[in-house]
Amino acid sequence: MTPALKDLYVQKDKMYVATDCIIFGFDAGKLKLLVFKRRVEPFLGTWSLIGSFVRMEEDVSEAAKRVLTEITGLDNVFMEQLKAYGLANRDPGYRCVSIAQFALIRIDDYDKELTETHGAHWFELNDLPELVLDHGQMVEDAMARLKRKARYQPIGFELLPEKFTIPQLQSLYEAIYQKKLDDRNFRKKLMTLGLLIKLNEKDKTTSRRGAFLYKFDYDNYQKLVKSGYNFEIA
Amino acid sequence: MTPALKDLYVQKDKMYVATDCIIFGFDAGKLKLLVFKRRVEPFLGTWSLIGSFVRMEEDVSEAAKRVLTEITGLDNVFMEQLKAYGLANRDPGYRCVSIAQFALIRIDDYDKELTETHGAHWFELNDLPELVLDHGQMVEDAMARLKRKARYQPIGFELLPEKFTIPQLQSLYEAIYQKKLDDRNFRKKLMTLGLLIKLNEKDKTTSRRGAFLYKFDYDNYQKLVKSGYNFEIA
DNA sequence: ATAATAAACGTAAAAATTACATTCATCTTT
DNA sequence: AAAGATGAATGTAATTTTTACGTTTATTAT
Repeated sequence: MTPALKDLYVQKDKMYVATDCIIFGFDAGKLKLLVFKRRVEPFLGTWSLIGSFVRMEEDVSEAAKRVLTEITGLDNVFMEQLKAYGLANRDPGYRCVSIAQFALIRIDDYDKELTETHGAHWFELNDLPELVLDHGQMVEDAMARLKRKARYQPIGFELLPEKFTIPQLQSLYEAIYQKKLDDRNFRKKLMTLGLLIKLNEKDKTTSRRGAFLYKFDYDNYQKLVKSGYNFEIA
Repeated sequence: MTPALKDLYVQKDKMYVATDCIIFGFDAGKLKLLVFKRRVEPFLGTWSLIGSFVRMEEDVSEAAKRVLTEITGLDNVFMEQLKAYGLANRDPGYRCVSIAQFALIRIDDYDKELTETHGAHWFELNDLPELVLDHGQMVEDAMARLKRKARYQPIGFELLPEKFTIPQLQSLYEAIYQKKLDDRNFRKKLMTLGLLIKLNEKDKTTSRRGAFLYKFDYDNYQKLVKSGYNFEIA
């Protein structure tokens, strides 16, 4: 079911369950959100998160994955439930509880054509248009979650390419926390965690000297988590 | 609708939305959970969280409050949404998405008769019986949330009487974090926050000398939060 | 008066965080 | 070939926070 069809054939006396995706990306030092222009009434032309009804036979999380794959062509994307939005009158058309989920994607990965055919657009987070219904609230909540969660779980890496530089990583954290970080302290703290693998390659797109590329050490991370270790990144 | 009736009249081809309450209490140094013995099939006799379908005209959060008031007689209880549980087959009887909410109550407050007529029982958290469906998972997730959230939000006070002593508070945090804390450091840290109001009364139930009673300073807390202050309790 | 008990308090050592300036590797320009 | 420009990389001292730990105090019971 495409988002355009979502509202077409509903019964007023039924309870619906939907899911909406808050899709974050990171590009050129800015956190971005993928939003969609509605092509049908009601709310034609307004910006909206992408969503779908949850089908009888699918898990709620599956529904969100389905939507995300339809839109971006991507599989294996980091996705986590935010929370359910259940105000009785949140949608004037019909009774619908929506379970919001946020996704973190590597922005250069996704299939551009697919998103364009769906009327999608990346907005900077501090330059978002008005969103339909309670979607603005969902984004706000998701942002708060991302901000908090980034502190103690290495989810930031989901927004970067597999190989990244320290300055890139820092600029991501600066975008998430919305404040400048000291480069020396950032690098130092990060290195003490022992979660980065230094590669023998450099990225030279931003400086003559070039910055070394790193990979996140998922294996070591898993081990440390199992042994009860507790992180604080930046 | 009582929990007993919850499963009686359902249609297999409909999507239901329910809410389940994870009710925490604190008594005699132990964290406790309020659970219920089911009095109807299916799963007659098994332990369960208390829940209800969400009605067409009520918010999801209202549904949870309604249940809680029915069961405990209490109003104005701290309650927060945990998350939605949406596996397609989580309930073998029918398709139902449940939105779990956790509540923190002052254990000596609630109406004992009311809970007893509902087959309720307080269990210690590390001595829980097997719970029906995915309720065990809900409790585990709620516990993790409580543990994390207690660090940066003063929700612990919702579990204590309005007037409490420092040793009581410490024993609560020890129960939440499941580890011993140093009493001198605990007290010191707490006092630097400036969120406790010392009363001119003592609680003498646990020592000859008696321990001073304190109240949580909600007003000051609100102010500090608004000014962007960030806490770390214990 | 003495003993017993939990409550209350302080200080020194260790660890973590913050603040801050210089050198390095490389490409571009001359 | 030398000089200039630029972001990448590194170290150290001061401050703050956390940890570890022993003694005194107020009160009741004997």
